[in-house]
Amino acid sequence: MARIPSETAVNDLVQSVGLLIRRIRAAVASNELSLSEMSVLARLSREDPATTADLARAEGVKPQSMGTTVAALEDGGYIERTPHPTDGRQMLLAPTAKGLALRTSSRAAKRTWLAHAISQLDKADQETLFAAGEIMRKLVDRDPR
Amino acid sequence: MARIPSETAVNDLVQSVGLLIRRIRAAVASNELSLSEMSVLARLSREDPATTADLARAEGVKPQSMGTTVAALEDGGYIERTPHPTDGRQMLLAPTAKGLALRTSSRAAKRTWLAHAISQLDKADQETLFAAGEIMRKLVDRDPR
DNA sequence: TATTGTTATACTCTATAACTATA
DNA sequence: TATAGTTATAGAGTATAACAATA
Repeated sequence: MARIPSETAVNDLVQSVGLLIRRIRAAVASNELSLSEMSVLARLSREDPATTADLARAEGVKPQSMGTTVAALEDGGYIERTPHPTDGRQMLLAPTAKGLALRTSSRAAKRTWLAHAISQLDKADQETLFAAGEIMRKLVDRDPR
Repeated sequence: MARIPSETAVNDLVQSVGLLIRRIRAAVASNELSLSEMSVLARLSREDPATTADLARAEGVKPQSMGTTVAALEDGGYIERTPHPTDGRQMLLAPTAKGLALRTSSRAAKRTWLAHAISQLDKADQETLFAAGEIMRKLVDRDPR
């Protein structure tokens, strides 16, 4: 426990967070995929095939919202769906060759604006930033809607 | 300078930032105004009357985008516009009594979900969080679009 | 020419509600 | 009943483009 933060401190923090996420979106938008889509494609590329519901839980959005993202990725040919072997309700999602190619293209990784910008920070700032990421998660988890 | 962060560290950070801003939006949505609108109203309440262009610069959005936010606030009767005394192009924006009432209602301030959640963190986490806010700003400012 | 502001249009992201199919 | 997924609809937030008025 500490104290209640000043209103301007909170406002500044919210603005910083908003600016950063907009800046990230703008940077990603120069690629073929949007930020949400890239995030899901990245997850499917490094983890096992997953269902829409799995992805929604992992990304912290509603299943219907994830349905939209997943549909866009499938329309673009970046992921494909196969029926679950035993559960007829589920569809397993996995990256296609096209999806993997976009991901593994070293250019895509190196061009990530945020990774590059962070690499220019000194070590202390990097550590503060990533530590704050976990604190943000604590805030959200502690008091979910 | 430090090193290039791992991709998963960056992805986790982006997700944390996204989760937090969504959580904040959801919390604010229970009030009469949206997050963008509250932010602008707060600024006009603590600073001098400003133009749409001023506000756009201060909040880091395009003037057209700010025009939308400002129009919503004016439609709701939270702010009002008066012509600039010497510059015929400009309209000065200031809160109305209704806008100030919403702002100064202590309930509005105390009910801010984020301020409350932050108050429950220990002092070290609070400091890390606010320090990270400034680092995020550095990231955005260092390499603007 | 530059700036302020407006209007039109569109995209991203996400949500809620209502529904079907399967477990 | 609970879960997975789909479809429809809506709202917040922001952007780009094109324009008129004023500086």
